[in-house]
Amino acid sequence: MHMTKKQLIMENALELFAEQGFEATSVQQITDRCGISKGAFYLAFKSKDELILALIDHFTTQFTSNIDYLVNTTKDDDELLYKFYYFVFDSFERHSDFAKILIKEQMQSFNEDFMLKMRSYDQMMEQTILLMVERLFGDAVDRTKHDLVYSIKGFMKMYSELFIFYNTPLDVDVLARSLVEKTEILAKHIITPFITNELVQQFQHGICKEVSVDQLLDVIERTLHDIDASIEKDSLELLKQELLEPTLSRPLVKGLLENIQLHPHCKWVAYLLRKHFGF
Amino acid sequence: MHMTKKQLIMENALELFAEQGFEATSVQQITDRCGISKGAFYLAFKSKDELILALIDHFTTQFTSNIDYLVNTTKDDDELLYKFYYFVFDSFERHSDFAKILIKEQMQSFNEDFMLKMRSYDQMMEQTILLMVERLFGDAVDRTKHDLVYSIKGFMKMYSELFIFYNTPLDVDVLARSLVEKTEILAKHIITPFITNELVQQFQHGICKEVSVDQLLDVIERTLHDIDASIEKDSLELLKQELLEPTLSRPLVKGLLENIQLHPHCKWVAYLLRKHFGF
DNA sequence: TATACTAATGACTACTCGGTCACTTGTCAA
DNA sequence: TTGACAAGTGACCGAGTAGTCATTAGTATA
Repeated sequence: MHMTKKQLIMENALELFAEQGFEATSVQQITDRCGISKGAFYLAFKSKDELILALIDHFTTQFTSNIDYLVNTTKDDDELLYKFYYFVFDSFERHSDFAKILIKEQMQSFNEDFMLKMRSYDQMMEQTILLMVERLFGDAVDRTKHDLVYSIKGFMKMYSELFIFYNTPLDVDVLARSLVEKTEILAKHIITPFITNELVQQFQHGICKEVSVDQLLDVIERTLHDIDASIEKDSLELLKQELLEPTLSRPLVKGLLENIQLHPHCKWVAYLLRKHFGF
Repeated sequence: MHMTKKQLIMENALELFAEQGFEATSVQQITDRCGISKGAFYLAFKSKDELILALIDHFTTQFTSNIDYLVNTTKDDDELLYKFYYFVFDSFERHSDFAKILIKEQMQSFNEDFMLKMRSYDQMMEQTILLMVERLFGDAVDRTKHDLVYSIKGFMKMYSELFIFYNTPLDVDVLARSLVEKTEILAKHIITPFITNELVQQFQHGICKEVSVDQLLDVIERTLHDIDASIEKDSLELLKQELLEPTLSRPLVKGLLENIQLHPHCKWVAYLLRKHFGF
């Protein structure tokens, strides 16, 4: 899919951005490192902004949909929290370059819609964690669940710094187990909430949460363009039809989703379709 | 003390940096906002880098020494944790502009020794929290105290985002109480540590922790230059003598420290001297 | 008022940056 | 071999930057 040039640029830019930051890295530096000319860069990306947007999109969609898939497919409640933490920190370790960029550029640095995009990804992640918390601890944490979510995010934030700042290899297994313990302790004992339901609604005020059908069709179209002819491509075509006018039964739709959701390029579209069809 | 011009620049630059980021803000913008010329800027600061360094120095020294003072002067253990959290988030709320800059520019954006400075401030903060944890929970948390410290820092990180991203006024009192509860719950129940003593030593490897006498004298000298003749100035002079050749008894030294540590310009030097003389 | 000195100015320099485009190179089918 | 078209090049442009310095304004002293 002539992605090679784009990928080459993205991989090299990722490292440079992680080292120096986005604004401190020039297009010249990127092209030098890739061994290509400046013109070639602008054949692949319309602008420098489009490049970092593509980078952020690529990693966050991958990460978010993977987590959601994990939570959805892990049937054993006893394992879930461990698997969640393990996957999170394993990802941070493997993609520490990207984690650095996220931390560095997480604010309204340049573009306004870039910020909105970041925020909506964060919301999706929070939603997934909330679903997990509700499933694991149920009504027992009804009043304190949002504080639990925030505590979990706090653990993630703090301990992920270890992977970013220190290059020491860390035992993700032990880390995950110790955080499972902390989380369960908090879930069992918290009485005093800070983040109430009203507060959450105040936060979400003004942030679009639902993905429109048009947006979904757009994502599907782009995904279809990216993948070769295969069972996944056919399944996605059928899902597109289903989206335009529903004809298939739920089990059939679910089966089509199963077909595509392990394909590397389909993870994001599968995540969005899962949410849309209510699986 | 002809600090007025410097302060004018620092206050306006703080807001611009918080809005747009350091690199995206030009010196021209700063001087325009201050209503001064570019030349006047360079009379106050040698470079743009020196400006942000001064900003970071000012706030972090203030914050660190204030926290340390709080922990040292609060005699009632039952109040300590609450007072700690309350002060932390109250500071974040009052200086949210600076908090934004810290988050945005917290990485090795430009200077290498800037990074080292940041890291050493972070270490000092961690040290203070550790002392607090040890004092409050003692041997009971001996194996898990570093995880407790990291959890506390995680809470601080996560909940402080609320002050930065959302402009809603938040009830710091309720927040502090709910975090006190979480912290005490964790302290009581954590069994599985992740951050062991060896790991901590691995992290601290290569980071200078002790402030040399020469550096201390330098800070004293600059502080003396900043403050007017007063009882504080005289006390600091005496402490300087004591540093060069010890003659006074411990109670006398402690008294001198008491004299200076509430003066706005002396908080940092008082913090360093407290640590040096072992109070 | 004249003098001396500091504070302040803004036009200016030297430079870097993102982005463009006329041009060259490589690769096909005819 | 030719021609057509896509892929790739890098000199160049305009905009904007940090930092400088000859000049001026303001002020206190003699």
